[in-house]
Amino acid sequence: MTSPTRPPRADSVRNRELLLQAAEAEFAEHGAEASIADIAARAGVAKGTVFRHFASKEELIAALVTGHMATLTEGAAGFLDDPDPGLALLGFLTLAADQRQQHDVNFLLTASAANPEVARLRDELFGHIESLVARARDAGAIRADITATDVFLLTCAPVHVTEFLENPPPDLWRRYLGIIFDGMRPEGASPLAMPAPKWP
Amino acid sequence: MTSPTRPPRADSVRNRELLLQAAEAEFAEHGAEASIADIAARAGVAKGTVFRHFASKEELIAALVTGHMATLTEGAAGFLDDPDPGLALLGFLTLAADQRQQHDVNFLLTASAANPEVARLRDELFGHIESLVARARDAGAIRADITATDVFLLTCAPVHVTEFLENPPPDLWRRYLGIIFDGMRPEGASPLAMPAPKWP
DNA sequence: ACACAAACTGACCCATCGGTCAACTTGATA
DNA sequence: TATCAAGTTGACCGATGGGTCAGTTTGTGT
Repeated sequence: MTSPTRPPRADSVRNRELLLQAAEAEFAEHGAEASIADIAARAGVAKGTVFRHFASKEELIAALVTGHMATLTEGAAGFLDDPDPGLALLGFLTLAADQRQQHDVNFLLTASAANPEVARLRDELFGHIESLVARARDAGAIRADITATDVFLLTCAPVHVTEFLENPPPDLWRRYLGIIFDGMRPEGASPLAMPAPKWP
Repeated sequence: MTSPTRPPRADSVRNRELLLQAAEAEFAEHGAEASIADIAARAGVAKGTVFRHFASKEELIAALVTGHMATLTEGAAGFLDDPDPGLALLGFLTLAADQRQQHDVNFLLTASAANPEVARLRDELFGHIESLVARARDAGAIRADITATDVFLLTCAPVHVTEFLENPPPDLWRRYLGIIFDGMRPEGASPLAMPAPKWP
C-alpha cells in the first residue's frame, strides 16, 4: 500500500548533505544567528534550495540536532552493559563532552526543543542515563544523592566553562569533567542544599 | 583646569537609569536580541534617547555589564579577609552564582569583553579570586591543583546547568554549586587530565 | 520672566534576514 | 533520446533592527 513515490534524485541527496555540513560550520562560527544565505553560499547552492530541503530555519536546526542527538544516544547505549558501572558513567560523560566540543550545538538545543523527534531522542537518551546512574549508584561509584537529571544537566558544563577563554585547548574540558565528576564521587561528599529537580 | 561643563539635567540622569533598568529586563526576557525599540518603549522614552545616552547597543550592554561586574568585584573584596579561607571562597562562589541567577548577563559578557572598562574590572575581580584561591589552597580547604582560572571559569557553571530546565527553582543552582565545590575539595580528588589554562 | 544649551522626539534610512515563487535545468525513466 | 516531474535558481517581498537627525521641548542659570 506504499504510494508510488519516486526515489530522490542523486543531486538532491548530495545537496542536502552539503547543506547540513555548511549549516554546522556556519552555526559553529556565527552562533544561532548564522544566516540562511551564508549557509546556502557555503554549500554552493541557491537560497531557495535550502527551503526545498528544510521548511524553515528551525527545521534545519532540528535536523542538525537530531543527528547529533541520535549519535549520542547510540553512544550511551554502548555503555549500558559495561562491566564497571563507574567507568561506564564516566565514559558516557566523556563521550558527550567530546561530541559537544566538536559540534557545539548547545545553543541550538532550545531552538529545537519543541521538535517532536528531538524530544523523543532526548527522552530516549535520558532513559539510558537513568540506567547508567542507577548502576553507578548501586555500585557505590557515585554518591547516593545524584540523580539522572543531575547528570543530564551537568553533561554540557565541562565544555561550557572552557568557552569563556578565547582559544581554549581542545581537550581542556577533560580537566573540568574531572573536577565535576570528583564532585559526584562518594568520597568527601557534603550534603546538598537543594533537592534534585524533577524531569523535565 | 576642568572645562566649565554644565552638570547634567535631572531628567537626563533619570532617563539613563530608567533605560538601564528597562534594558536589563528586556535582555532577561528576550536574550541579547532584545531590540533597542523595545527597551526604549519599556523605559517610556523615544528610541533616539537611547542613542543619546549610549553610542551603540554594544555600549549599552557594556554599561550594564560594568555595573554588575563592579558589584561582584566589590563583593569579592569583602571576602578577602574572612577568617575561614574555605568558607570565604565558597561565599564568593555563592555570591557570584546568586547574582548571575538574578541578573543573567552571561550571554552579554562576550558582547562586552572588548570594552576596556569591563576588561579592567574583570582583571580586578580575577586578582581577588587569586587571593581567595591562594588562601583556600594554603589552608587545605581546596585541592592543590585548583587555580584561580579554574574558579573563574567554573563560577557561572552552577547557574548555567539549571537553564536547561524550563522553570528551574530559583535556588537550584545551590545544588550544583555544592557538587562542583565538592569536586574542588581535597578529599577523594583524582588527578586531572589536563593542566590548568593560563589567564586569559 | 528670559534665554539657551542640553535633552528629547519620532520619522526616516539602509542593511539584513527569513521566506516565496515563477521561470528555468536536469536527472532518471521508458 | 524524448519526456517530465523533481530539483534548482535568484530576484523579490515584508518585517525588523540599529542608527541618524532636523525640529521641538524642557530644565536651569541668570
